[in-house]
Amino acid sequence: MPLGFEAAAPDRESAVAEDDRLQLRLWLRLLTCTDLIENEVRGRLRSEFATSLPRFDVLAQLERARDGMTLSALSSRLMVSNGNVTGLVEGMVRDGLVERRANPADGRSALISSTAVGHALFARMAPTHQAWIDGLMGGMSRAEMVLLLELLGKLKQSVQGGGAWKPFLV
Amino acid sequence: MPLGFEAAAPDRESAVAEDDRLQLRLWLRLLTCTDLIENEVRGRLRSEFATSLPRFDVLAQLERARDGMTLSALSSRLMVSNGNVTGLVEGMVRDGLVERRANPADGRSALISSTAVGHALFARMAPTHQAWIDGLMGGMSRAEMVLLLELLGKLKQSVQGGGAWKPFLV
DNA sequence: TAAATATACTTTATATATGAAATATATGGA
DNA sequence: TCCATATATTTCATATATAAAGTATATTTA
Repeated sequence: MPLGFEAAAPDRESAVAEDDRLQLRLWLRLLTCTDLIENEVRGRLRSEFATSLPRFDVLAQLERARDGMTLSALSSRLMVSNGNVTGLVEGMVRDGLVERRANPADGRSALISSTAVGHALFARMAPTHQAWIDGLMGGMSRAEMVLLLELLGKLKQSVQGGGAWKPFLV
Repeated sequence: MPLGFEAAAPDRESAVAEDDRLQLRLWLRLLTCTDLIENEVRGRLRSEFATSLPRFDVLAQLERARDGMTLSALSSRLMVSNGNVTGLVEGMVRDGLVERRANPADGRSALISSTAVGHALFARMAPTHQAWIDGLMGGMSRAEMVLLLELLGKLKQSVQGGGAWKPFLV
């Protein structure tokens, strides 16, 4: 995908007819929104900070855990596989953004934390990143955002199994 | 990530304090919902149909364009890069799911369409996939889903540049 | 305590993704 | 017509992702 984006390009939703199931349309629109924002942020992180979205995500997580975080905790929070985090952190260690040390409490695990360089990079990126998100959501009112946040909370609960019923046929 | 999921594992949102910006919380929650559903669907496609989410997406798009689709159209609809679609389609051609033929109207492009095998696979997957989505959203009322769909529509418009204002500082 | 199991992580093989450069064909003026 | 530019796609190098199997340390339990 070129960095410049096709403003109103047809997306996955276009393939779903009006009479199709509400749930499916909802899922596709959710996916579209996420992809749009993700692609936008990814491109800007690259062009303005020469870094990637996964790396930004790792730094963001580590920011709130100054005493370090295990790889498992990272993989669980980022919702990606263990192997992925291994490689991601490996590259970031190589580039001096994070460091790993032994976990005194558990010989199996390592603790990952940001280096000074990593902290500094995140400190530069965070406000800009936030401004990007603010901008992308600039067309919504505060009330709409609050409501959307709430409804997504319900969806999250539903997906995580708190949902009222499980379908008979899975 | 193991196929079995950690029911209430802390996610990216956990790292955002109460007092943080609404927009950021909204974005992280949106991302969480998408990741949860995506990971769930990906795992089930693999275990029940021995295929992947990107391949399912390609077949779904081609389903509505029986006379074929260019690679550009595919990449635009799936919101991924051109190079990605080249490789994806290449593998699907190799496995007999889709076929490519010359575009009589334009010598630069090729037209991709599902083979009989591809159609048959999609026909088997589609209703099950829909049931999965229905199930994952089982905790939401119809009214909530309608409202959520609407609000996501506003978000989509906002992100696509229809938003009321662009931030001063980008 | 010894054996069974669980947890943390890495490794391997492979698929999926990107951005940038290259190739080839179309299209629109001068 | 010729040239500049646009479009469609591939290729390349590399990053990111998965699942599954392997290794090592902890924990449970018999």
